Amino acid sequence: MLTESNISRKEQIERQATALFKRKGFSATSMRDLANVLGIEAASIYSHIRSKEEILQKICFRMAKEFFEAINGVEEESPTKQLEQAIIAHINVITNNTGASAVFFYEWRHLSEPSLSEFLEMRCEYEKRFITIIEEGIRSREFAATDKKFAALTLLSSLNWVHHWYMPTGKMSSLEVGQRLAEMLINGLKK
Amino acid sequence: MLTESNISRKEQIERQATALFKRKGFSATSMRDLANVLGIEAASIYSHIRSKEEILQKICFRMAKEFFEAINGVEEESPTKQLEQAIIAHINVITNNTGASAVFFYEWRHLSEPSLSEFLEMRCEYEKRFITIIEEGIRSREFAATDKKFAALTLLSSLNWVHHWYMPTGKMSSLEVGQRLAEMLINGLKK
DNA sequence: CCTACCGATCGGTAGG
DNA sequence: CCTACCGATCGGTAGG
Repeated sequence: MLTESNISRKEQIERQATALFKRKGFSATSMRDLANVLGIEAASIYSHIRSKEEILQKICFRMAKEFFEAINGVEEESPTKQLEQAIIAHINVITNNTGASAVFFYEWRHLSEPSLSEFLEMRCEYEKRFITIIEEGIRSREFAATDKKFAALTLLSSLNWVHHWYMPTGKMSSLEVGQRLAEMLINGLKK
Repeated sequence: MLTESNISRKEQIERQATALFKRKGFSATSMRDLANVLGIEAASIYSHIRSKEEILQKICFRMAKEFFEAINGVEEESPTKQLEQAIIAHINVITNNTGASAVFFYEWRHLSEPSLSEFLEMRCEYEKRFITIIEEGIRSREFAATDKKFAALTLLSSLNWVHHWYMPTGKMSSLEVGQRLAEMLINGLKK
């Protein structure tokens, strides 16, 4: 049974850091802030982690992995169905990790090299998955001819806003959010 | 003739600060960074401004004003035409202020009270303009029945990504970007 | 616009 | 996990 009391201190540090990084930003979060939330002294944190940036790295790379695993689960079907699945999968990662995905989207820039380059390469690779689906949809004439990169990044941009408001206790399930977004982006607002 | 040499030092400070806030974030930008870019000492900046946060306030509230002026220019027409105009107007503000709009979108949270509340109220008011247009479109049956707030915020989220890549020297004009986004969001990806 | 400087806070280490 | 502490840097002021 996984309860609050038996998760490791290291995991507690990462969870609380995630919440603080989302709320205040990486730079504006001090190790004293983090220690305060954990109820220990700032210096004690360093028994469990090497540096502040190490926490950021862990969060960013774990999320990258989650996004890849999600999109790798998309089955070979028509581009429209694939895109719908990819959107739902992407939203599922966000809704299951609203804090960590916020950090993933906005705080990655505080990574230093070589992590920064590695991160950006992964993100680019992930974006390509969406670009490819749209490309195939244009080729099969399911999607209107358009700039595939422009379309893919616009689409992702609208998906990535979900972490701002989604609450697991809210009235919409993760799947419903994904389905609505897929509907809106594929069919447009017009009737 | 407006050249680099005759704009006021105060304006130079705000412009360079905008660029730094966009690139590094407000918290990670120090007054020494800013002074370094300006070629003066950090202490000298305070002859022209009161505090670091004052610069942030100026940027955020100036942009809010620009967005409102833009959307106030939207003429009374069909909801579809209104939305198209509103999108183009919104994109025009972003493309004319890629730095300041990035600060407006991401750095506002470092404002302190009462500026913070005032800012959020303005932003909420602005979002309502889009919600209202969509509401009218649903009522007139031009748009599919959907959650109007969900639709409006998803739409804005995709528009607000443009500042990341737009360059005035690029191949697409601001108007073209706005038109493409309006087309994609109103008609969807599907053919 | 500069020099000189302030108290506060930063990320992090030593040693137990 | 704590106490004690490090050098560096922070936003900002005084006085010229």
